[in-house]
Amino acid sequence: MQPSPPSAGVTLHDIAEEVGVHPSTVSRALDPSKAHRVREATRDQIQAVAARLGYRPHLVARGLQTGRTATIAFIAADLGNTFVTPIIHGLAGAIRNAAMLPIIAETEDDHDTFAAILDHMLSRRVDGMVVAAARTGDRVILESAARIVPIVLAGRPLEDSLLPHVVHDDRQGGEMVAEHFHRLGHRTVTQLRGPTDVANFPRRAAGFSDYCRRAGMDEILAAGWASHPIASEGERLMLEVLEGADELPSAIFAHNDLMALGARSALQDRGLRIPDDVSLVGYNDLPMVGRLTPPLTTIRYPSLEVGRAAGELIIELLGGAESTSHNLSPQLVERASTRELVTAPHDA
Amino acid sequence: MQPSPPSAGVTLHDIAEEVGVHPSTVSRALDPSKAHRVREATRDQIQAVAARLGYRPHLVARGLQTGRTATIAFIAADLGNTFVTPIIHGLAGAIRNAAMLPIIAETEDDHDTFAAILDHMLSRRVDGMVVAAARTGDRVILESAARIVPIVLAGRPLEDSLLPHVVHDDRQGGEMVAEHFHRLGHRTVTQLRGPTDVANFPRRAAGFSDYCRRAGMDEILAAGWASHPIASEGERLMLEVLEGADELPSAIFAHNDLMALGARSALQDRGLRIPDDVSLVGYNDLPMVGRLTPPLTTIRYPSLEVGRAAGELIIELLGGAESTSHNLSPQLVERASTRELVTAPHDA
DNA sequence: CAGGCGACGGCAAACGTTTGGCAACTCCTG
DNA sequence: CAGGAGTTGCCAAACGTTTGCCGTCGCCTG
Repeated sequence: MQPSPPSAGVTLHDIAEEVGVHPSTVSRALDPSKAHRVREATRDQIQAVAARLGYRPHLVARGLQTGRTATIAFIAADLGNTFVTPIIHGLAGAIRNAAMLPIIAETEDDHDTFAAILDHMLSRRVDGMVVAAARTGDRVILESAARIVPIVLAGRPLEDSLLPHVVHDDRQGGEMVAEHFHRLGHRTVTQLRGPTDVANFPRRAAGFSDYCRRAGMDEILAAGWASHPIASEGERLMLEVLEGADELPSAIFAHNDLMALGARSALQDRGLRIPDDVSLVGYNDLPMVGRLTPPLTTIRYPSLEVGRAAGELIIELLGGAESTSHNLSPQLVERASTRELVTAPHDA
Repeated sequence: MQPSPPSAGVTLHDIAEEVGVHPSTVSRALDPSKAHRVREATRDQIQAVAARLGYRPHLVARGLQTGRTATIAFIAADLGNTFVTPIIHGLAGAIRNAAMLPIIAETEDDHDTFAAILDHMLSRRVDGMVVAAARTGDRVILESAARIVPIVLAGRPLEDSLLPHVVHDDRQGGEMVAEHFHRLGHRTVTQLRGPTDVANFPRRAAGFSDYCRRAGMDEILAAGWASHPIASEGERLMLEVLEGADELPSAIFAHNDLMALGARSALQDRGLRIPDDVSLVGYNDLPMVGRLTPPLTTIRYPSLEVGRAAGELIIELLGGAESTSHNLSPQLVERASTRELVTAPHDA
């Protein structure tokens, strides 16, 4: 028995008419949580007719009536970044059970675009937002939007913000890298820092520097911060270090894997070998960095878990729960791009 | 001048009341295409009040009235696959101008899930769908849905389907690999085939086999097809070939990069070097495969362009255009995992 | 048999827009 | 000043639901 015609616009009214009851009765009969208000015989009949006619609830109309759209906005800076995808993946999985779907937009790390998107999402009456694109200057509009709809920060923290967030501990990550270097005997180190207005990077920087200071290591300060966390910027910063310092670091911390890749190119061009001449660490553990030669030591960024936790959190918030932020622990993935410092017998 | 309170529910009525006109007048004054129907003085006043009150159109209500939601569904098999992300990226960019946003769901390559999602998207009254998850068995429900709303197939073609699509020419891609092998002097070759119910793979297989036959090459047929296009399946198939054949192929075509990675592991375990002992080609040109050692020769799959073209196509369709499918050309990216066959002087 | 209660289902309002039709008003022309 | 055209804005219906309230009916209890 085919669900009859392609069922363009079968409404509650159509079913009601066919069965001979009022539309509201049909509405109740089809809603599991209200079905008990309808006699079983009537209910069965309604459900049968609904199935035969191929009834499909009009979620837009329902949304207008109930004020809920079963939609969560996901706002990313750049979908091209292979590290946001897993967040979407995790988010989608987490909210699926609640019959919610993510609706996606991209800010391109531009403040005005971000503001426009935020506004647009509010217009769409999304039930909540997961934001992975917040930059320092976005705090005010973000918090103002958060008074209207629950917002969770994911992946990218935001300094001085009270918004609930799901991030991992970038400061600790930076410390772990420094500690790793220290343990391997490196004493002269440096870091290639990501953009300063994306809160992850200052935190990584602070964790790294603090540990170095405490451990009495010698941190060569690179000139500035990258404008974007991409390979070419990693290469640029690496070159600056190679040209600027009178003493070369024996270990380098790039603030993410992409920048590490750029640094790698710069080092190779100079004939410096990894890890023989210099150790290199990235951040994020992108899909394939473990298959490079040498496999890249890095800090695993649990994007998938971040996305999932953000999804779960936003659903809790919608259920009226208190906001509880999550701080996931970083994890060092030790591979072959770092190794113990062997002091050259240059004083032979 | 702050947009006053957080502007929870400012409606057209509120503005109308404040200005002293009818809501319909406000509606027109705020709609650029209808603004000429209201006197300039009134219009200015309305717009001023709207701005002051922080009015935000209720897109759900509008959607109910107009029947359009400014939403395009994107249905993927697996968001974890790093090759669908660029499609989303391109799609989002292409429909942004039309003030449309993608709403996303995942089928996990399961037929029932796929059917449920399709239905759900229809319930949400999306304006169109871009489907990158179609498998052979999904044709009927897909075409039935396509009678209700425009649907474009992206990335994954569907055999015997008349639906408009944006794909690239997998058959030609397969041919190009075979031709590449032939040009390098390889005469005994094999392919590690992806799942048979995802139309890309049979096409790649056919293109490859046909060329081999025409060119008089010797194709060693591997036992079966992968159940999923992933690394472990590539490894499994590779092992089968290594164990099964009495003659080893000198060049191997893995149906995608992930499977190539698996094959690579299997070869390395056997002590076979790439490309010295055997040449290897993948498919897709995933972000980092060019940085592996050796860099992987592969066919570039233009995901971004596919996404963009799909977005543009669906917008044209919404504008009432005829459906015109796109067939993008594959491109061989020649790297160091393949090389000219040097006949060993084993008859010394 | 009165009174009460639970089960069932109808009614109508409401959610915030858009839009076709129409009325009123302004202004111009003859 | 009559008539007509054009401009401006009101009215009301419609989109498809959900839901609080109320009426009716049947049954049970005392």
